[in-house]
Amino acid sequence: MSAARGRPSAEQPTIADVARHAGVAVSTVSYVLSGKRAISEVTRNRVLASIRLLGYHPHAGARSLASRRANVIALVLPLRAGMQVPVVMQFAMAVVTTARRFDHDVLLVTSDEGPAGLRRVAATALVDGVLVMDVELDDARVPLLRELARPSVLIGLPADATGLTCVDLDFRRAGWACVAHLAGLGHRRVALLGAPSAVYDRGTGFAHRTRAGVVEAAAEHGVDALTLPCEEGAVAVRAALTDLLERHPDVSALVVQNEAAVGPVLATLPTLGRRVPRDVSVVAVCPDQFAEQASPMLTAVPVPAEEIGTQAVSLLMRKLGDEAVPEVTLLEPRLTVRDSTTVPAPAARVGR
Amino acid sequence: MSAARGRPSAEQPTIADVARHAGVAVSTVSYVLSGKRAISEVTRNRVLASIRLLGYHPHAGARSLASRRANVIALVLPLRAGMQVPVVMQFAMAVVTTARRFDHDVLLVTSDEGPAGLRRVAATALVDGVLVMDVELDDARVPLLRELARPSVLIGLPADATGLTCVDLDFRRAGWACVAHLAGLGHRRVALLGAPSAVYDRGTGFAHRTRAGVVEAAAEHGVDALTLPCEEGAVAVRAALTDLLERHPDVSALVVQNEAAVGPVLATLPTLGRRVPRDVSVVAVCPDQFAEQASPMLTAVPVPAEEIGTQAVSLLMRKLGDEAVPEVTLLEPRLTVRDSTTVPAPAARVGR
DNA sequence: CCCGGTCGTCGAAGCGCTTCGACAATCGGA
DNA sequence: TCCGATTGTCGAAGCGCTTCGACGACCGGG
Repeated sequence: MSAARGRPSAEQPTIADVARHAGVAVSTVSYVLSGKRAISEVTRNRVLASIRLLGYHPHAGARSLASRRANVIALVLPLRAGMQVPVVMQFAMAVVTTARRFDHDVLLVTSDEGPAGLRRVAATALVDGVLVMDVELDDARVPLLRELARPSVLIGLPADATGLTCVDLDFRRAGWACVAHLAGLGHRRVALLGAPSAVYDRGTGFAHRTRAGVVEAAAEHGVDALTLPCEEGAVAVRAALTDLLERHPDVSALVVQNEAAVGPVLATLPTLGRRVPRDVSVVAVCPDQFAEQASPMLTAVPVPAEEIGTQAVSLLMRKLGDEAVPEVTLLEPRLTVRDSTTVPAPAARVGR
Repeated sequence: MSAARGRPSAEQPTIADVARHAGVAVSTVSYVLSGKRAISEVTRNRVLASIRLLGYHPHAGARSLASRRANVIALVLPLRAGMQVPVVMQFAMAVVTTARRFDHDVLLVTSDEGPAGLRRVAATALVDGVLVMDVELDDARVPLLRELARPSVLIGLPADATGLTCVDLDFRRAGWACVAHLAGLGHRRVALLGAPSAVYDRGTGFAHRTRAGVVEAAAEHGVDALTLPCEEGAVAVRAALTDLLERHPDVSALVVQNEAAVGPVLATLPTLGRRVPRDVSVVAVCPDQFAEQASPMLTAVPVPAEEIGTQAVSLLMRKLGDEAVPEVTLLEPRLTVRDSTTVPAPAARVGR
């Protein structure tokens, strides 16, 4: 038997080693660790001392086998490089950090494994629950998530959210808020420079919802709103912008949703003879960090990646604890006014 | 006992269920799955059929307990948002994809857990091996990695690599190549717009090595090289650049290492009366994607994040298989010439 | 025709942990 | 003073898998 074959160590110590060293039963050590039964102060301390002394760490596999809990969650990320990278990163960061606070680890799964990846990690009990980012309106994984034995939380909003748990920024109101703000400054004609058209085609919720919000607010405020997709890359942005302003020279305000486009937009406008904010006001939907590093600093509705991540993990933990949670959690957008929209619209200044 | 308590399923089927269904021993099923012993064609097929029919997936925890292999590797990422985000992302992507090819999953660990995080995942046998990114010259985790029971691979080069396994781009030669290229175009005074100074202070290898390569090549080619750190954000870049060109108007070429600075640099130069590449040539050390989306398209030495990731995983897998691997693997930089350095240096054109 | 080897399969012994039921000891209330 | 709770601890039964040794069946060579 194992106690007989040579030195007890060089190998990692097991719970049995700890029990022996502390002069208690294995189960007692387990209860000290889990706190699931009362243990006297003195015993607890003796056990803890042994644990520290031996450098004991419970074996994750054994634990997961016996307790049917792996203490790991899966995070499914869209790792097609390029799209909204910083937001994804911030989000992942928040997820890992929050998960650790709940004593869980995070398994990274890429979107391109598709439903199969989900099934695999769930069915092998590698993870206790799943966080899925970058959910599309009509996502192939959604039906799977519904029938999966393990709880899940989605970042983003599929077309039908019944039976699911979703968290996201309220992009509709974000779009709405941008236009409302611009309308308040007297702009009568605004344009939404949206996500790349592939993103709309893919049926990505946030892009559609933002656009809807923009259109809605425009109607409500009697503003004219153009919406157009916007590809990535300085050249593409410049082209789109030049074309837009030639066709519609009276556009006096832009809502930029594509964070990759923010820099190029600000770089291009002056070369087209429009200064920001004097001639054209700009509002962005992008991380605060971007907005603050831009020049001029941008009025923006930040995507609260961190808060979304934290919320998502918290919700998942509650589901793991069999609590009921709301199906949809939409975070309120907050518009922060900065230098790019500090003056009224040109038209509003005409009379002066 | 478990077979007696109600239906055999609703729960995930176990290997015992498969064995029963196929009319073989549990061990036979195991051997079919692992291929570690010969199994007759007919038996194998019968077992595989049962597996498919029952929807069996082996329990990861049980497997890891019995086999002492979790089939998971840890990926330690610097998730302090901001720094080189796209590269990190690309890298993570490649790691996950490659790991999957070796039938492994990836556990995401953040740098800010420090050595404790490493110790935890290694000691609990959550992972079989560790990939550490963003290694600093004098990294606190390095000694730990040396004594850890599990194999590891570092992305980046610490001051002392003995006893470790490291993969990285050869940044020294990358810096060297940039300057050599510029020298070849006749530039006599170049400047390296490096990483933020915090990165140098932290002792991050790649920044120091690039700088060293730049200095070296400059000396070798009789070129004057200024090197200065460069903070993030359009404003900071503009300030640094303006200052630089005022102080040293004869600088005719820039090497930009900070990928976040690439956009702002290109946006700023024209406003300072310097056109690219006519007045100032620009070479970047940044992902190809960035270089191609810039305007003008940038001559660049790409950071081959994908290749590094793939290599790192492959090396780790070989170590897991007890193969010996080289301590240091430096990838050869490849400089791609694009529009930002197509003409000779202004000085070299003087005579015309 | 016999014997040493393969081949294919089985049974059983763990792997290291959690958790349940049992039980002695102690406590407080009537 | 006695009894039912409560508290603290223990032993043992798994959790689902891998792996080792055993063993019958079958093979080919001398």
